[in-house]
Amino acid sequence: METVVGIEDTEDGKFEDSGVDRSSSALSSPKQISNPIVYKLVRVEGDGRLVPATDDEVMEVGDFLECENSEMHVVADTGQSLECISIERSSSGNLQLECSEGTAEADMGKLNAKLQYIEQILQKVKEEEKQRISCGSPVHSHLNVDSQCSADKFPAMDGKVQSENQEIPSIASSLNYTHSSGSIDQCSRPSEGVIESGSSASAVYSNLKPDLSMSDGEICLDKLSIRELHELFKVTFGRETTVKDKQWLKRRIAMSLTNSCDVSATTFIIKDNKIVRKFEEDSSGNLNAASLISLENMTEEEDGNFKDSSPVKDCGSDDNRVVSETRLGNCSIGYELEDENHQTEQRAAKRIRKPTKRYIEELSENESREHNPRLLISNKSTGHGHVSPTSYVRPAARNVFSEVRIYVTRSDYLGGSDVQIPCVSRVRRSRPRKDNTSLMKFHPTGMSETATKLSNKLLEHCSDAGSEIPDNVLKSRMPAKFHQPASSEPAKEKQCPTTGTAELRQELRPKRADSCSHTSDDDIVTVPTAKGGMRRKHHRAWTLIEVMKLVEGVSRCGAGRWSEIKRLSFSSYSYRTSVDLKDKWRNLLKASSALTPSPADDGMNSRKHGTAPIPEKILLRVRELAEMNSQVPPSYSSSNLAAGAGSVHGRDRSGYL
DNA sequence: TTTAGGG
DNA sequence: CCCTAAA
Repeated sequence: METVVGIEDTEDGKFEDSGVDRSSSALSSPKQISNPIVYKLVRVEGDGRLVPATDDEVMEVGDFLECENSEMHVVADTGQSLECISIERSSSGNLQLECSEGTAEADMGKLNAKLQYIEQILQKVKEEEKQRISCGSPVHSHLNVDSQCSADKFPAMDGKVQSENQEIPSIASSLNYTHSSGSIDQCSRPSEGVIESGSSASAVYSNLKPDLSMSDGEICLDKLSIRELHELFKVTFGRETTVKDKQWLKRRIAMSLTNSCDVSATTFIIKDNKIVRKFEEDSSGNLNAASLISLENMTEEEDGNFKDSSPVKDCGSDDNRVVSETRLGNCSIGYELEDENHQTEQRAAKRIRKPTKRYIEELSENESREHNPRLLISNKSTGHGHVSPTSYVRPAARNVFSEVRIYVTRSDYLGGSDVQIPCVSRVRRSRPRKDNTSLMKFHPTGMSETATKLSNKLLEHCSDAGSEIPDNVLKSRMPAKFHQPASSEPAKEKQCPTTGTAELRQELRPKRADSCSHTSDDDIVTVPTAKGGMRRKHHRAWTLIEVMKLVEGVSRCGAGRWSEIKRLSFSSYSYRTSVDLKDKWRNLLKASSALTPSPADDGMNSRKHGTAPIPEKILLRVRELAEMNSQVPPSYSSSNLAAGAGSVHGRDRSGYL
């Protein structure tokens, strides 16, 4: 029962959050975890209040939801969220996310309906849980449940995620986020809750989605040959076994997996250690998880992926999988693992991983720009753990990026330890970019939570911003620049909310496919200053997108109105100050004037320098704008500019749009 | 605080 | 990019 309570809280908290989010419509609501509502159907009022639902309402909701599901399917999120929810109540958080993000503007009605629905499910689950708990469920059932959960969720999720990523970046990101959070939640959840929920979930779930295959997990184990089981055993326990009893092996492995999962949930580390033994410590929790998973499933694909790209992973599916696996463990936990030893050992072993700059960068990068279709590129996963004091942190917000997945974080209540370990796998697309070292520091404090909550969009944008932030902070100059863009909520990175999304999406950063090779640090250079301090100079190459935006901004606002342009077109880029815009423009002018003569050369100029080539079109446009500006006196430029811009605009557009 | 310019 | 003067 105790556990139950805990669960409730969590869920409730989430719920509440969701309610709040909706009402406020703010993606980035800080954490408002607060009073738990009890498991009961509740209605969410427009203002976000929760009101006890009547039976009638419930019924209605049910119908409503079903309908919605069908609709949502396409969207994908719903399905997932629902699943999650059904499986675990914790998933409510997911729902919330979806609602706010995916359905962004969905009617309150829908949202409410969803919530209600969720609540319903929760209630059921809860009841079941209680029953189950009282009765005590066989181990074996645990397994089943686990497997179910993972199996059910993931496959679907993966597919969805991927497809979405490709097609709808923003949504995809949100989905990922959602998924991750969901999975995480599950993982972290207390075993009992999970178990129960699992069973209940299956029931509910079945209604929602027909396809539940039972006990995947079990099947998996069953399918394995003794030899495989041995292998698994070895991996799991770090020692060989000669036992030939398949049943025993399965059981044993199942249990261990559970443990590891738990551990993972609580602390990735443990798991890592186990696995790590082999790998030494991989930087990626994912990997570990992956390895486990792969072993478990013995799926070739997965294995291949993991191994191949240890650092780099393809997003979605793998991640999901991993998560699922992890989750499994958690689910099954109820068992006390045979060994406390393990735990202890694990604990001892647990260490905190520091996020890599790269990791951070990736996060940031993914977020905004990268909705690109290229899912695969590479993704890295890294885990770091921090202890988060109170809350379970939602998934690390940062991690979520379209392609990236977060595994992570969340504290477990199980042991009473609340260590959260975020593991993230991220796909890195393009630029390596700057240092985010400092980021980590931020994370724990404010970011993580806020970030989590932030909508995908936010995340995306933020990530950039976030990456930037650290630098700024370090520099100490950050204040001004940094704040500009965004609004600000508690967390620093909220800039993105408004404008960013659309714009960001547009950008795909065609340019820099550069690699990670020198990545992170290169950007920053310390320069001695007269003042006595060393100043960090950091260089952020302009992407084509940015340039285009700049040009567009100039055409729209006129050259010289940098702050305006900054606001309009670069709100999502925390770096890029108005001064930067100005400087860039100056450079563009120079380039354009130089370029003039031979079209043949086109935009090669910059290339020489190694910078991204600027398409001639853009330069031409720049020139036009420049001309216009010169022709039109600044004095009444505003009106004129507009006109001029328009004309130019047309031309330009034809050119590169 | 924002622009414009120089470095 | 950074820094600073000027507005």
